Amino acid sequence: MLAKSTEYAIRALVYVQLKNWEGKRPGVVEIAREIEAPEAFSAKILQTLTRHQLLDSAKGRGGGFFFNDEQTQLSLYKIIHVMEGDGCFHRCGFGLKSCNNENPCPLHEQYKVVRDSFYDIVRKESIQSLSEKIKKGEAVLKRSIT
Amino acid sequence: MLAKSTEYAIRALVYVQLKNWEGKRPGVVEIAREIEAPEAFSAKILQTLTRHQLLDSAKGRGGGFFFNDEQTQLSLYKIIHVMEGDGCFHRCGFGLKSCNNENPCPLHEQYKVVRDSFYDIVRKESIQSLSEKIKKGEAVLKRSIT
DNA sequence: TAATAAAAGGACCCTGCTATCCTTTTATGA
DNA sequence: TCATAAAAGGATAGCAGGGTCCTTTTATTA
Repeated sequence: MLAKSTEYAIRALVYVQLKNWEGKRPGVVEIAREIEAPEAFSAKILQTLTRHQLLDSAKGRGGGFFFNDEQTQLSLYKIIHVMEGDGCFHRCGFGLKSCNNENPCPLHEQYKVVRDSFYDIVRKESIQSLSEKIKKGEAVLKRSIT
Repeated sequence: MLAKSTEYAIRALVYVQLKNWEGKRPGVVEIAREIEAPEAFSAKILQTLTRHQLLDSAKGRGGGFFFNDEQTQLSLYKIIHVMEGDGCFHRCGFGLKSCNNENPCPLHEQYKVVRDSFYDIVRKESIQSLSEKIKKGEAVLKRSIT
């Protein structure tokens, strides 16, 4: 399971990408509202993302968040790595410090399969691929108002 | 990823099972030492497990922890459920409250596969099946002293 | 050039999980 | 029956992640 801040980060970035495709640069207030996340906390997260250059931002009137020309493919892995490190791809499911192929815990083989397939997903999928799905109407970003 | 307390719980229960098979009932101090977990915290965890009747215990001199005749097959799922609930088997990987087949988040299909295969593992594997592997020398409970 | 709008940054609070300590209860066996 | 050994239980501390608030910096535009 991902940290809450990582989930917010991914949702925020998807929203920014969708808006960018419309030629817009959303601000914190709008992003937080649309992804249903606390405003001040979203600001902190967006700050972290821009500091690590996964995202670009413009200060001042008319400013906001956007992807620049060098940020056109952002894998989920990179986001997870920046937000919470990559421990979840390495750690033993049993909690052993030195669990590996030579010295396996009793869950090692099976857990590795799960962990690795999660790793594959987040390496392949990107903010852009997820945003595409939403744009095409194949998926949603927030719960539909019923 | 499982909570630390859940990991301790599983390791503790495996140790108890291995000792039970030798006709012994280990106490908190011994268990904590062998699974490399803090003593007082282990006591709390074992208390939780016995309160939920996943494990039995005997007070007083010569007492300790053991599985009784109705506790011969304990799935990892039950332990996870008692220690931290079953949220990790239901929650959306994207953090959406109402993400489901009809209203999927952009990660839904792929994440579901990972989550479900983890669920399958913890339903199938038990304290007894893990302990068997250790008894046979196919796996280890703690890091080997090198 | 001054008013305004926006992100950046620093300081701080709160909550839940992790962990400890101390007392109480219960059983054994010398 | 009393000393001792063990689990049970209550109270509390520590800490990281989640979250808020307020000030500063930067840019726009009227």
